[in-house]
Amino acid sequence: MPELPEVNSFKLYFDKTTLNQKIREVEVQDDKIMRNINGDDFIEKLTGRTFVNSYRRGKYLFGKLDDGNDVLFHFGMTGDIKYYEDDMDQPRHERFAFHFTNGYRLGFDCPRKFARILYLKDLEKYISEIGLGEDALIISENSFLEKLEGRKTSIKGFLLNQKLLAGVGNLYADEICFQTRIHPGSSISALRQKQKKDIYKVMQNILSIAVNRARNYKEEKTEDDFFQWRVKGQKAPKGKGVCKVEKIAGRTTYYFDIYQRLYQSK
DNA sequence: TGTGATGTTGAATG
DNA sequence: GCATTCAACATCAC
Repeated sequence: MPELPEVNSFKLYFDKTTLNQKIREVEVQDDKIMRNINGDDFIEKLTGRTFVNSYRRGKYLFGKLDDGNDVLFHFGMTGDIKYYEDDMDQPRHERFAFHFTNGYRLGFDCPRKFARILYLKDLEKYISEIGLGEDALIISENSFLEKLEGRKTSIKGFLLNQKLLAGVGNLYADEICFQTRIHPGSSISALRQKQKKDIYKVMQNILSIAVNRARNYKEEKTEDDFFQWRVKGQKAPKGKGVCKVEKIAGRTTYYFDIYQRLYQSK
């Protein structure tokens, strides 16, 4: 489900509901999403602990425990968190839940189990091991341009690569290409410096608007102006082309032909 | 009923 | 070694 803005809203939600609350009990229904720890060990490590801080980088959310260890929450495609009290509010595909001493719980919901939970003794080491790029909202223009340097892949492929830039997913990548009027399949080496700067500016603008709305993804989908144009066959602004659907960089990609110009290197 | 979906990874390929 | 592509993961909705 979530890209950078949605994970950011998860962070706000996590901070509001979970920080500084003692975990009385941990319930694990399915530890399949736990990658470096099993359910029993997870229960043992987390029971009695308290999350004291959190850190988001791209689509990764880290919860800092009072014993210095971290828990990584990566939401995959369908991950979600819910704070609730009654059994009847339990999410349908809850995989684990923290029960706090105040009687409330934080449940981790994930139908498709693409989410990943890791228990980390050294957060910095983990980030460097997986080579996670700088957060797309924090990266400087210079650093962004540096990452583009010498790269031959498509602009969409670049935006989606979490090692180069963390946080942009399939939908926002399409939105950035749409707003810059650049065909997502354009090769980076064919873009002029001005266009590269434009991509940076538009990316930050889109992400900060989405973050400031501080909504969750479901609401955003119906109320947001973003992504509404992603409808196959729809006419482009000013009638300059039609919305096409194509696999680019391995993902289903929407774009307007003609309206979004394709830049190819010779 | 088959198909594809907001993400990542590891194997395969160039 | 590096860059890129693709299948696989599991479930649901259309």
